[in-house]
Amino acid sequence: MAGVDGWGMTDKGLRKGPWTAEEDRLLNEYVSMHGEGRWSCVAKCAGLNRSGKSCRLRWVNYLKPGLKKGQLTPQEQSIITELHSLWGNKWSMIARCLPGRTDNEIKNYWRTHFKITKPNRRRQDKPRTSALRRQQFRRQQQQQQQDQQEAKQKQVEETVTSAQVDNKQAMELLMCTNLEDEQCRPVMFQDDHENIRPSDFIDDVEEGAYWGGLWNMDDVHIDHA
DNA sequence: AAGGGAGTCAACCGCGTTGTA
DNA sequence: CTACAACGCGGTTGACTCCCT
Repeated sequence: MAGVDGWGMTDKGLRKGPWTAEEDRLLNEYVSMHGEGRWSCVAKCAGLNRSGKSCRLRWVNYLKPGLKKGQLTPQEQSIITELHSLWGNKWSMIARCLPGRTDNEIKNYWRTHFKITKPNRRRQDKPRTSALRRQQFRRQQQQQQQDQQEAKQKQVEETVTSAQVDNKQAMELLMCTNLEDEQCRPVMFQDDHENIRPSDFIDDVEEGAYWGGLWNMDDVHIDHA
């Protein structure tokens, strides 16, 4: 069964696929009035024919105020590389250290830049019926959001800048937050950390280049050892 | 100019965790 | 204590854009 835009519906009759401007508006309205959480309720109460899961994802990755759009800055890239070497694929944890960036964004960035791309499984004669509509919609949305984002950008940048400038403080915060919980401890602080090297996480990046872009760890004071 | 491949990003899926009745 | 629902996370997929031939 195909939806209005060529995408399908779930077996429960819920919409799937790209969000429309109207859906975004409804979700935005509802969340700004009632707050985040209770996503299945949001889906019903806001008049969205979507799963709660889909609503949450859309909000977190796209509609949430303060999200940064566009390319990751070199500083952000360094932080991602560094934290990934510590925590592995803990995208949500890494995202928490980068205000305005989402786990999905970071995950995509990592896969794009550091993981071996799979053999091309694309271009398999798939129909492209909804392509143009989807593209137009995306552009329209980006334009709308760009206006909003610009207004918020300054405020967010101030936060980001202060977080990045003081790497030491940020690192200490991270360590304090996680060291007490064994499962949250970065791999380098776990008992078997000596067996883990950056190359275990990064397949096709030269180690020199890898370390070259990182934070200066000498600046980071860690009290544990 | 057209076609194809690679890169990028939004969204879905499956599963584990947590909260609640 | 158990069952179920909701939530959150990581992995994967599908589609669009860009660039090269």
